[in-house]
Order: sequence, then C-alpha cells, then structure tokens
Amino acid sequence: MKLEEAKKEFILLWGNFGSQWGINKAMAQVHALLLTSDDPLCTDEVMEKLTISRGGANTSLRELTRWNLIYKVTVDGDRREFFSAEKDMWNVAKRITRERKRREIEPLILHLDRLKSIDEQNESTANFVGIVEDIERLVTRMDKFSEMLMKLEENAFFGSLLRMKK
Amino acid sequence: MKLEEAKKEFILLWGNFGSQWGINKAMAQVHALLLTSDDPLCTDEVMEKLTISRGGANTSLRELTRWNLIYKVTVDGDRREFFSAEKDMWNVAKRITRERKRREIEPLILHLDRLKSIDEQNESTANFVGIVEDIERLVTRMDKFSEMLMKLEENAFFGSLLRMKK
DNA sequence: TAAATTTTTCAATATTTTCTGAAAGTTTAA
DNA sequence: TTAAACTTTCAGAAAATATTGAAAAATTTA
Repeated sequence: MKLEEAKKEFILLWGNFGSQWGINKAMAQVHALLLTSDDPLCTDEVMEKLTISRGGANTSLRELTRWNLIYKVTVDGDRREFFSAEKDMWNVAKRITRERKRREIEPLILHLDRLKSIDEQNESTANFVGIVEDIERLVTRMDKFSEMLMKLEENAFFGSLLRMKK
Repeated sequence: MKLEEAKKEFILLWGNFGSQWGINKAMAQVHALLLTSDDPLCTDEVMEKLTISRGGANTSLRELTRWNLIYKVTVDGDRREFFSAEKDMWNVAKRITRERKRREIEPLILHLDRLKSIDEQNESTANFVGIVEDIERLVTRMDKFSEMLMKLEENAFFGSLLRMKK
C-alpha cells in the first residue's frame, strides 16, 4: 500500500471512530490529517486536502486548539496561522478524556444528585433512589479509575500490571 | 419532588447520556423506563408511557434484549411479552462495555493493523507507522485496563484501591 | 384450520446534525 | 491610514439519523 493511500484511509478511519469518542467527524478528520502530516498546515491546505469549506476547516481547527490536540505554529515570513498536532498519543487520550469528563460526567452527577430528594417515602421511592445511587457510585468509580489510568505513565508498578499478557 | 416527576426526568436524562454511550436515545429511554418501573411492562405500556410508535418500541425492546440489558418475562394468562430490566448497574456497565468493545474497539484494531504495510521505506513512512502503532498500543492498553476494571468486583485488593478517597 | 391477537418490518417522513460559502470582522505591512 | 491578507461567523442548504405507522408475518386460541 502506498503511504499517501494509507494516510487517506487513516483519515477516514479516525473520522468514523472520532464520532464514537465525542469528537465530530470533520474535527476528527482534521486531527488525523495533522497527526499524519510531516509539516504544519494552514487553513487553505486543510480545506484542499479534505475538500471541506473554509467555515468547516476554521471551526474544526479552533475546536481542536481548544481541546489542546493541535497547536498554532508561526512560520517565518508568512502571516498565516499554521497548525501542528500533538503527536504523543498518550497526551491525546488524556486530553480527550478530560474534555469528555467535563462535558458528560460532571453534568450527569450534578443532575442525578437532584433526583434523590423525593417527597413520598415508600418502597417505590426506595427502589428508585437505590438505582440512582448505584449509578452515581458506578460513574464515580469509573471516573476515579480512569484518573488512575491517566496517571499510569508515571507509575512503574501499575504500568507493569498493564503490560502483563492476558 | 414527586416520584413520578423524578422518574420522568430520569428517563430524559438517561436518554441524553445514552447517546454518548453508544446507545441511541429511544433505546436508552426505554431502558430507563424499565429500570425505574416497579413491574415488567409490555410493548403497549412502553408506547404509551414514552409516547413513541409501535415500531420504535419494538426495535428498542429487541435491541435491549440483545444487549442483555432487559429480559422477557411471561405473565400467566396473558400472551403478550413483558419486559423487565437488569437492575444491577454493575452488570449493566459490563454489558454496555462488552457491546461497545465488539462494535468499536475490535474493528478499529483490525483496520489499523492493515495500515502498517507501506510500500515506501523512508522517514515519512516511519512517522506514520509510529503513530498507528502508538494508537494500537494505547487502545489495547485501555481495553486491558477496562477488562481489569470489569473484574474488580471479585477482587478485594483492587476493589479497595477504588474505594480510596481522592 | 381459521380467526384473533401480537410482533416485526421497512418505505416514507420528520427531525437533528453537520456543512457551506458569502459577508463581516480582524490583523498586518507599508 | 489604507488596502490586502487572513480569520471568523452564521443563515440557509444538504446530509445523516431517528421515528412513524400501516401492512405483512408470526403466534396463539378455539
């Protein structure tokens, strides 16, 4: 397979999977393009390589910058903005996780908590509150665990657990 | 807050968050309805309580059954099918995770692997293959970790780690 | 076996999400 | 200060997704 071909396929692949990770397709494709580009690219190059509109390119680049997945780069003697991707995939994962937590987990817990103060006191209420509390516990737990996971790189002991074969 | 009110809100909430977990809104709402219902419900009751069509109710119930998030229940002297939800949220999480792995992680790894055989051999290729391999490592790692997490309930040592305060 | 009831399917429709591109806004160089 | 170069915005268009409901299929009862 030719390199250029593989890169194109990677862009489509990452675009599809991005949607499942809370990143929309266009944004994920721009990310993939920059990830696999040897040099930083400017808005027009992104538009051209992905055949998307200026508006779309701009929005994706802005959002990716906000997520800290890409950086603005200046090129001497050129006043356009160029963009370059964070290439350490571990950092990428950390930043995506952080963003999702901010947008999904935190509001969920806040909202769930409000649902626990019910007027009636009977078995039905107890069941309902039980479910809500179970969900809260579960979400909190998974969140703590993912925080642990995100700190692994600095921790030899847990790191070694991860490297174990199935 | 009245119990019925809280249940309605929970259904909306779970419907929204479901979308972010790979479950579509209708399906997540049906799940929430059954989770918070004291008794098993039949298709018409689901249609009525959520004001959705017969087709939608049927599809959601079938899919939830396939995911093992709800069970068919028979009621004596009634030939309709009734449905009841798995109430152990830990099992719920395990089954959702399993399904997402099957639909997302496995195809991703298969596809990524194919992208590594590039004709040219130069620095550009090395960079590209490096990124692909980093992603594979990361995904594999997270997957192993989530498997560990899913086995925690049976493991006192790791369970205690999770219960630690921040 | 046939009628009655329940379940499933899927083409048509409605809704939501995403994308475009022209116009407005901003920055830079001279 | 002005004009050219670059960036951002957002209303409308297009695409993708979800939902309906009536008809067909399947199942049960008698």
